[in-house]
Amino acid sequence: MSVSLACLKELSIFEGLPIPALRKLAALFYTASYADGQLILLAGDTARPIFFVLNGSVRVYRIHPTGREQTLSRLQPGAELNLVTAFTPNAQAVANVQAVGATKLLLIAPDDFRRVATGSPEIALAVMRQLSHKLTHLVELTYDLSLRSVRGRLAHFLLEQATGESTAPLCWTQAEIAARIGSVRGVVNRTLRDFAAAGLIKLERQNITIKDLAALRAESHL
Amino acid sequence: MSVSLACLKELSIFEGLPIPALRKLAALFYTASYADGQLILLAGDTARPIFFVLNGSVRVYRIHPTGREQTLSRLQPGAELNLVTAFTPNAQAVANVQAVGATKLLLIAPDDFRRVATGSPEIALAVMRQLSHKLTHLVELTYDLSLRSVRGRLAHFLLEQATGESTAPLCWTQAEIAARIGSVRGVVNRTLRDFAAAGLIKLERQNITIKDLAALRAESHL
DNA sequence: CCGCCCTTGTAACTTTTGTTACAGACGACC
DNA sequence: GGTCGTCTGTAACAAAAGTTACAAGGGCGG
Repeated sequence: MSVSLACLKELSIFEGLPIPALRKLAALFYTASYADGQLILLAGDTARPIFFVLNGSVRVYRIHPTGREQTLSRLQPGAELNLVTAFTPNAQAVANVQAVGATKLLLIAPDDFRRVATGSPEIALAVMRQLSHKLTHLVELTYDLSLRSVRGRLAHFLLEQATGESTAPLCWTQAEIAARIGSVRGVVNRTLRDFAAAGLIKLERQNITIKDLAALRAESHL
Repeated sequence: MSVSLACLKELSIFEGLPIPALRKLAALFYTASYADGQLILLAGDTARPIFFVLNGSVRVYRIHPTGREQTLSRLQPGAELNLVTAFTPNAQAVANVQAVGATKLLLIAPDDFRRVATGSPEIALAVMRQLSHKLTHLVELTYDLSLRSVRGRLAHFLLEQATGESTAPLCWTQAEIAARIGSVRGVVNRTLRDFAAAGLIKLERQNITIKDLAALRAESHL
């Protein structure tokens, strides 16, 4: 049931750990593979493992009875998820998680992970860093949802994508964007065409280019 | 500059710690008092301390250029705030914090706190628990803001207050409720009167009583 | 007791957001 | 090359949320 050392080295959370420590860790992990779109975790689940993304990626989201969804984050290799269950007595998963593309994960039992995390100051610190990071990310999301208009959020989203980095220049469908910014497809489309009509962006199938950065930035504050 | 042992014992995060450990800790803390409404922390601040609420309470919120605010949480004695700055390199505070009533806080330098947290597995665990707890709270808030209507959020808020516990039965102004649920005073008032007209609640000055729990619960899902 | 300020009640109106429904476009697969 | 499914463009419409402005109500200090 154990896992190769090489896998663990992929995970930023364990980086800098001495080999013997890693070896002990490896015995606690196992792996699982998921197909595109497959459900990994359901909000409310109890006693599920902690996951680490090895390759592929996952989408973390909440869903409303009416079917509308809000994407909380998109996690890339190295990221962990369901961390909170390690630190909350009889914890429930807080969100749904779904594979995006073929995805391989490392799993570890919550109790084991808690022991690992408290057993080493380095790992403990890394965990606290991760949690803090997610916390600030969620506070930003809250700000977006509560204090920015849909228009503002969309502008902000476009800027993030552009400046962010080189990860696949916008391979989002409009429905995905909508779930990300907390709106619906129709509105995203309408607003995108607004932006295009005003010359802020150029709108092509599967590809958006920013034409007027300053104006977009202004929009993003509303 | 040190602080009495009694103070530290108030903080749940340190509970169960042996006296000598507490004594060492006490040397790192200092205190500060704030008047009602006084600003404690501003989003974007760097190199500010970690705070613990000794008595009184504080409001954590974000604010938009237009003046509209979103309350993220209300913290009672025992809670800590600005924890993320201890674990993020040159971190900025993620939100504003304001005293609600006369309030006394314990402060500690981020570096000191990081050492404390990594120096003891018990404290590390407590910190991870706190961070996890805030995380789940924020995920819930996100769900509210993104997937529930204002009406639904208000209903949900009323239920939380009622079932929650005995903390001062609803001493919120409508403006405060609005900031909490991510709306504005006018809408909160309108919706409250809707609920009252439909017999779901009884609406008195500074006091709301729930008349029809089931119906409110139904509303809270929309 | 008066006046002031904070809170609440109320209504008309505007803007934003969401809904529905359908047509065209593109790509993948047989 | 035809067919299907997914993604996008489009418009009319409906509902939700926000805005403005003003009139009461109540509490508190002078």
